[in-house]
Amino acid sequence: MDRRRERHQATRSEILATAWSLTSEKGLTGWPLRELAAAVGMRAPSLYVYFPAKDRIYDAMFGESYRQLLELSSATPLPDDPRERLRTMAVTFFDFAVENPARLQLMFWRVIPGFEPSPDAYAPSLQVMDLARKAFAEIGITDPAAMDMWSALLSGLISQQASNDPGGDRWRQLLDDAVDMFVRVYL
Amino acid sequence: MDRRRERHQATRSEILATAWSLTSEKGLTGWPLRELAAAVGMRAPSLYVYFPAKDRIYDAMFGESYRQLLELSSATPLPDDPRERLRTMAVTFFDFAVENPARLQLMFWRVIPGFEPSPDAYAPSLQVMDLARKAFAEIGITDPAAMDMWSALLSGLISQQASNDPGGDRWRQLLDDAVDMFVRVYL
DNA sequence: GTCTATAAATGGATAGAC
DNA sequence: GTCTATCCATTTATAGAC
Repeated sequence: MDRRRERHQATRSEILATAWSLTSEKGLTGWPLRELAAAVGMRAPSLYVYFPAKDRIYDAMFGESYRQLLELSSATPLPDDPRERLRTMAVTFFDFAVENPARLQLMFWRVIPGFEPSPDAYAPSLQVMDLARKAFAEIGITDPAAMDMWSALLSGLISQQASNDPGGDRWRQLLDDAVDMFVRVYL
Repeated sequence: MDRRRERHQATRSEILATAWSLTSEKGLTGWPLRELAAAVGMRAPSLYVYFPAKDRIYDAMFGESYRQLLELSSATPLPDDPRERLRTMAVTFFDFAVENPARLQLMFWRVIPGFEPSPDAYAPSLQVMDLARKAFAEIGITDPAAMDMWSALLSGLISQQASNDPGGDRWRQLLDDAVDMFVRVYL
């Protein structure tokens, strides 16, 4: 009955949580199915009861990541003052992105050879974009070029932080200056 | 004698050139040694005469990339006018970086699991940094924070272009605006 | 649902003849 | 220097018993 289905979902979640844990330790492609299975307390073939292939696990992780970001974005109150709003958006996104470098690679870079997210997993990422667009529109920024510049600036700070000073705050310290610089031109 | 050495070096170069070609087609980790060997016209074991292990091939490619960038940087005349100088630096670096996405991953991201460049291969990258620092100092920019902001801005534009509009110019178009924005604050 | 056993493929690297 | 043959390890995935 539904009991079985619930149990199935619970195990699926446990597998995903364990996959995230392994990914944090050893990178996105750093663990074979055997190891994931062992960490959950099963053998590799049993995983196939829950996921038909390894890249479906990545797909689920991809969707989960964007749902996390969507939830974070929705839950973060945005100040009305334009500059303060941009500061809040920048810090929120920056900290989320840098928090988990492997997740960053999964979400924004194309690091897993051959992996393409399914439309289903991709959907929440579109919602995130839409939310950002609206947050910008409300402070009067609708120029696509401005949004492209914003995305470049933020993604640059994030990627520099993640790859050249992981765990530090060398580029995070520049967030306010970056917002000020952006505001001067585009607001 | 030296004839042999010369021949050896020539074959080594040919292997590297072929590795670059395969990398452009199939990505950094998208070709096995067998395939590289076949493309050069040999069998896999023969490669070991020229490189002791696969990651030594990556190492040579890494060093080669930075030597290319170093040569490009040295060969590009920099205008005295600060804004024009920054424009030139931005365009030169941007075009070099976007030209070959796989090379971009090799040089700036940590995409190959376990690969660390040797000190020897790493050396030219330090020279590149030093050259940039001098080019900035000559126009009066010595603040490390300014250089960090510059690197973030440029790397952000590059990575957005490479991953969200490969082959296009959506972010390249913003280069001048980015330079202007930077100049307003840091010059 | 979980297991053992194993297929099937991949891919780096070595031995030793020529 | 190049080859054939092969090793060896890895890893995804399947078959079929329990």
